[in-house]
Amino acid sequence: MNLKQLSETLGLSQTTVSRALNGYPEVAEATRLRVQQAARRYGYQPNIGAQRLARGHSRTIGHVIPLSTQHEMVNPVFADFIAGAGERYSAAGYDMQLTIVEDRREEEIYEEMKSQGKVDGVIVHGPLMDDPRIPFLAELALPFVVHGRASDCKTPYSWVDVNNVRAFERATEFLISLGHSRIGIINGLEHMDFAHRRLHGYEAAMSSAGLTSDPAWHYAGEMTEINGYRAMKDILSHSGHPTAVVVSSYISTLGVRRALDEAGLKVGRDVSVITFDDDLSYLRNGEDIPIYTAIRSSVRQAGRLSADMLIHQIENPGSPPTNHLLEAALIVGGSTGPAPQE
Amino acid sequence: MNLKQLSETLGLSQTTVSRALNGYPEVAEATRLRVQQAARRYGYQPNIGAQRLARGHSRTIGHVIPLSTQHEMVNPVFADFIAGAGERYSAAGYDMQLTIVEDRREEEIYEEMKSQGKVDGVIVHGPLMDDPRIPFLAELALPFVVHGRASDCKTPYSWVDVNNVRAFERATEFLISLGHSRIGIINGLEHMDFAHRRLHGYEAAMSSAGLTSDPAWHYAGEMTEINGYRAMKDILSHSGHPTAVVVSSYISTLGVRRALDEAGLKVGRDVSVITFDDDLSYLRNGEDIPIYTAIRSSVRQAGRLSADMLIHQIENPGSPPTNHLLEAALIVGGSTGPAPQE
DNA sequence: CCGTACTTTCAAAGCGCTTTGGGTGGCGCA
DNA sequence: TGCGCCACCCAAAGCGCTTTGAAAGTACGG
Repeated sequence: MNLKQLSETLGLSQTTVSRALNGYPEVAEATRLRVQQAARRYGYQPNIGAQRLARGHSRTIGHVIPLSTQHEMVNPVFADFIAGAGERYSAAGYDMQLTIVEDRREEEIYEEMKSQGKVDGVIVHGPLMDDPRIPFLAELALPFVVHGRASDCKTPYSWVDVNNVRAFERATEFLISLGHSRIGIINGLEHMDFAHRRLHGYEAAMSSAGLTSDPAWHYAGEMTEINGYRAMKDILSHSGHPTAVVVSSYISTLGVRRALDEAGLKVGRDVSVITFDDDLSYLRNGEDIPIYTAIRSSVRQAGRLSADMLIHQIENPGSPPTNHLLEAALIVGGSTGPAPQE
Repeated sequence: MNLKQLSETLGLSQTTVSRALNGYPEVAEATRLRVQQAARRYGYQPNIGAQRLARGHSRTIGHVIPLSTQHEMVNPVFADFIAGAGERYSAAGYDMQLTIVEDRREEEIYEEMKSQGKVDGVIVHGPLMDDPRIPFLAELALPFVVHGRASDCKTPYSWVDVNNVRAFERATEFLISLGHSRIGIINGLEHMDFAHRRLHGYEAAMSSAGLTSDPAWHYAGEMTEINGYRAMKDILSHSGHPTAVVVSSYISTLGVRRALDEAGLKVGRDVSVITFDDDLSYLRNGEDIPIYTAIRSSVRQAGRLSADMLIHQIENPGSPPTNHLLEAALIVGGSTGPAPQE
């Protein structure tokens, strides 16, 4: 059933039917009711494609996931972010379009999206320190919200981010307060903006406590289980190794635990661990009692916020960029304890 | 730049330009070349929406992810599946649309997709034993491919699945060959089809070896880390507990390990563990030496296959349903060993 | 040189919707 | 009675593309 058929069976023009259905005022209430009932009865659904063409916007939001050819990892955090955002898209009547693309083709894809009117806006994932996508999108005038930030980027833009500096500062401070002085950090890839900020927070806490941080205790790499394992193993291999580590990802922490187990060290007694916890649905950090002491911020919540912001931006063109800084909660679990006596 | 403008600058009709660009034969080669060059120079991109409207199909494939309100978990496997499928969609010029929806509204969404022509086909995720979506979609005549199977479903349909029965049979046989006789299973939710098949494979191996399986050694639940932990802990709480377990998910296995560590039991010595390994990019099961003995089948590969099949089905309407049964590899790692002497 | 058969190009009619720019007809008011 | 003003509804244009049906141009055999 399409508009034409519906309007014919009703004995009305397409105009009137369209208006009645879309809530325009220039139609009598009685007529509107009649139209709405008929639409329901015949199961009329407007053809989205035609609507888009006529209205000039797509009611679709794009997520482009770059897949680098070197380390073709899909960020596990992604699923939950999408779940959060998708919830809001559905509620607001937007569709979500996902594009998996080699990272070097990402800009090309944005251009295509814009020129073809495929999407009304996009979410940018995993920003780098000086991410070229941001000025590019700003230039394109395609509405976007960044999940994360790009420190070196001058153009103003909208973002949703966790206060990574503060989170890692607090985590490190907490370890220091427990008496630890040799503290390591197992971080994400160093050109990623969040990793940079986290390192910064960690270093700030160390230096303001008068502690020095040995580069041998730092690790930066993709946040996989294996890398967590390797990093921890490597850190342990040096004499006078740290008695505590802060870890950028729950997944890496799983590897960290494995390395510690293997070395016969007990988490929380021999080595304290604080992990960043994105609160993933399939990797909950315990229930009432957290397994790991963690700095927690729900990535699903970030997804919801990003979606809301982007939708607002799309529906209010010309509104200035907004942003949202989420504070991570420091939750104490079983993976931290006083620094062991030498 | 749109078709009209392009055709005007070229001094040709829209018809000719359209045909030249879409590879129709009724246009002189010289003209085609000229058109193609101009299109490239001016960066002409056809408006997808208009194209869809005119052609009557959307070149979009839908994935609808049901999010049950009880346990609102996003399947972690999903990200990698999507990555595999997305790769193929991009290559074939299809878009991927994701919809997050409360599970009870799923059919409504399919109906909408069909009647509005939003998508040309869909992938069905996480089929149940007798999944109502399958007859529903068949009835709707919306092309679809199921990732997994629905045992109790009579309607023929296309699917891509792992040979779950065989995989768990082999895993169990392997444990038996190592001398284990008390073997547990930590499985997914029992109404999920894959869980049912896996249980079946496990039981087949047990009974054909003349072993009995105590229901106290069985667990069925969502495949989270916590549940793996709980299940293992529970299994260990009974006297005469198993000396080996097969686990349906790598994520649950992480919890299993934690429970074993906590109980002071060593994986591969005190308790042998075989896990199903979806070969997730962020949770690789070791590198050259696998951490866990596992039955492995790449979910990303399944994504690729499903996408290919669906695209084929869309482009060759009326072709009979096809399917693809993947055999999981049994790879031996460090988590299995001979049954401990009593 | 004409008729036939291609080849190449075009104008115009959709696809299903929104939206502009009128038309009615009824009412109040002078 | 005549005028203006609403409230309500409509026809038609347009969104940017594809595709049908026809026309113009070209080639070739008779």
